[in-house]
Amino acid sequence: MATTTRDVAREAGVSQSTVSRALNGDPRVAPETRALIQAAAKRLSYLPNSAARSLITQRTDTIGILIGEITNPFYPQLVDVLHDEFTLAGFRTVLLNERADAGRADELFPQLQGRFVDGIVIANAMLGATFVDDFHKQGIPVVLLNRDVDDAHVDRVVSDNTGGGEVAATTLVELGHRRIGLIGGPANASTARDRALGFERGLARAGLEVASRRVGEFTHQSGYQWCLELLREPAPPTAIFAANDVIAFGVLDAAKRMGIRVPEDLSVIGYDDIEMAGWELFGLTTVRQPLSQMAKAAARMLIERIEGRVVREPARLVFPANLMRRQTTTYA
Amino acid sequence: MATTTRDVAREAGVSQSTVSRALNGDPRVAPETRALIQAAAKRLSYLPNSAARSLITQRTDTIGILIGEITNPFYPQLVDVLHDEFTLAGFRTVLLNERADAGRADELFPQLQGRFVDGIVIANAMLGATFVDDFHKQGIPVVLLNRDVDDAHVDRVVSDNTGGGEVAATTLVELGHRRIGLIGGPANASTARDRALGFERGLARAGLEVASRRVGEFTHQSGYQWCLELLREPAPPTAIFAANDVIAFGVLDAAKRMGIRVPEDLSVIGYDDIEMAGWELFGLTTVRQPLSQMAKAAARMLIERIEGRVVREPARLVFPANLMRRQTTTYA
DNA sequence: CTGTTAGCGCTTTCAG
DNA sequence: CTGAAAGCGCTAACAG
Repeated sequence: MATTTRDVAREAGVSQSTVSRALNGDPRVAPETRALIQAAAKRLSYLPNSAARSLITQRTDTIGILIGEITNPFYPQLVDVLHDEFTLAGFRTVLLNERADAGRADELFPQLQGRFVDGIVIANAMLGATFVDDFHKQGIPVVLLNRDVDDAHVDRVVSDNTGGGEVAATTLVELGHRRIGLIGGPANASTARDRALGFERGLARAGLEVASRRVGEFTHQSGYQWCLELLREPAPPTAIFAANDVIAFGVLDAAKRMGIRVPEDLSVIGYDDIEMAGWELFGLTTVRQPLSQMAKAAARMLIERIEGRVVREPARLVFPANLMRRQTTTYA
Repeated sequence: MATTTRDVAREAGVSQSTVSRALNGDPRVAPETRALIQAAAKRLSYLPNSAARSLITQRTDTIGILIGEITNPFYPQLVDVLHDEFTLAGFRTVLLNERADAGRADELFPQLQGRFVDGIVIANAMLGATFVDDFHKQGIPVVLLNRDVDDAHVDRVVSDNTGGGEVAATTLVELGHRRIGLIGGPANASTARDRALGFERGLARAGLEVASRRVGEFTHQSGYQWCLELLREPAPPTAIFAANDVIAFGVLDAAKRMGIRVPEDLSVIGYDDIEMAGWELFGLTTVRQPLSQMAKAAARMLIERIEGRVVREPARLVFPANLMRRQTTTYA
């Protein structure tokens, strides 16, 4: 069914290796021979077998991207940039949509192992996940994006999550809020941990503590359900900091459901500044991470590693996080 | 760097082929030998090279999924289901995020060609795209999901787009609307074409025509900009049908921007019923496609083809589209 | 400039 | 039950 270089060679009346050379743009091939071969290849609609090629070249020209839930709009935005950057550099992109908990390594491994990819971007590593180093040991370059893992000797790109959390706290305090709630992300996500940490530190500087706190997934549903709970407390918070924008959307929805006005009765701050945060209906005040820049930086670090242009210690790139003020925050 | 079956063989004191058999669960291998080999493999942290394996087995255990813009939440929802279904069947999943216009075949091909994948789900084919049949000719099974292409001899899964468009029209007419606008999708998307067609037919049955129409991408921005235009007309529509939910979100945003109340001053109907449509802040009335069922059906059809269990004529599966009534529609 | 030759790492006969 | 040997389709020396 599939045609090979042999078939093309026979058709063009040359040797198999000449076909390979001609099709790969080897300058030594005579122009007429090349034309002959290209014509033959076209006639037989030849296409190179990628397995055979990578077997010998030891490269797959493929990058793996590990994300948590593709359904969370945060990831598609990241993937979009990564994809463009890798395509530009001649790599194709494989998306793996898995929850990368510590224990899942065995299930995850076979997917990417066996040199199926030349490098991996991990955007969903959980604290304590050991598989990151495993890749590294296999000699497969890895970069962590938007996540940190203790003791992994790989490149990583993050934003200043503690700083971002602090800014959120300071902002709310300055607006006069005193009863402030926190809806955090999964305990084993470094981002969730650091944002909460910074937030607490910011409140502490004003002599405050988190009035009510809940922890859940980075989902709309989590934000929705926990917010309903907070708002039903005897002394509900006048402001809520959500660990990411999608949680914040859930918070806004819960408030609307309860007939509580934002920002008049409740101020809300999210984190990430995904595109939707700027939509008119949300107008979400949020802590902005420079997503595109971060993704680009991650892609470039990985490509450098793959091409072996650099031999350096693992780096940790930290991008600043700034408050993006919109319509969901106001004076207490 | 990478260990091979040879290394394991040497370590275990057996032949290379026995290692292969043992690791692939060949029942003929003696239990003790197998244990020996497994231990050796573990010690050397051996992992099978996927290129070498597919070269000989002629399979990659990989499925390609072709989508338009991953940033459009419609796709992630589809991908999520597809991914689960394929994983269950033992396939890994490669996501290709490309605009699949007719002319782009050459750029797109090398990505998936060369038997890099065992089968392909195409969820973004544009009318007139010839590459669909090209895959088919290469002997690579293909299924079209949510898209139709004329004269392609492949399986396809769609919803009743004309029927859905008609339902939207009938609903608005019955609510008493007479000046009704349409914000459509790209002209070369079969879904956009069919939904508009059905919508017109529905209006025609009530002796009406589309009062104002605009056409654009399946994006928030398109909905936003065109809606601003429609609302600034001398006699703006009292209802708008958007070709998909994301466009409809743009419409809602534009209305809010203009201080126009939904549904009191403007009724809005979308299409797809993606998860966000049900969020409190949107409460979007929309035409529901059974996305999960459609994705599952597509996955199963493709798997059947790949495993060669069926040899049948290309089928066209049509799922019903129903109105999901929420808060963005009311009487004129 | 082109043909011959040797593998890449694996699965799969074919012997024994 | 295990080893030897062939070969998947390609690239990359090595000759000429």
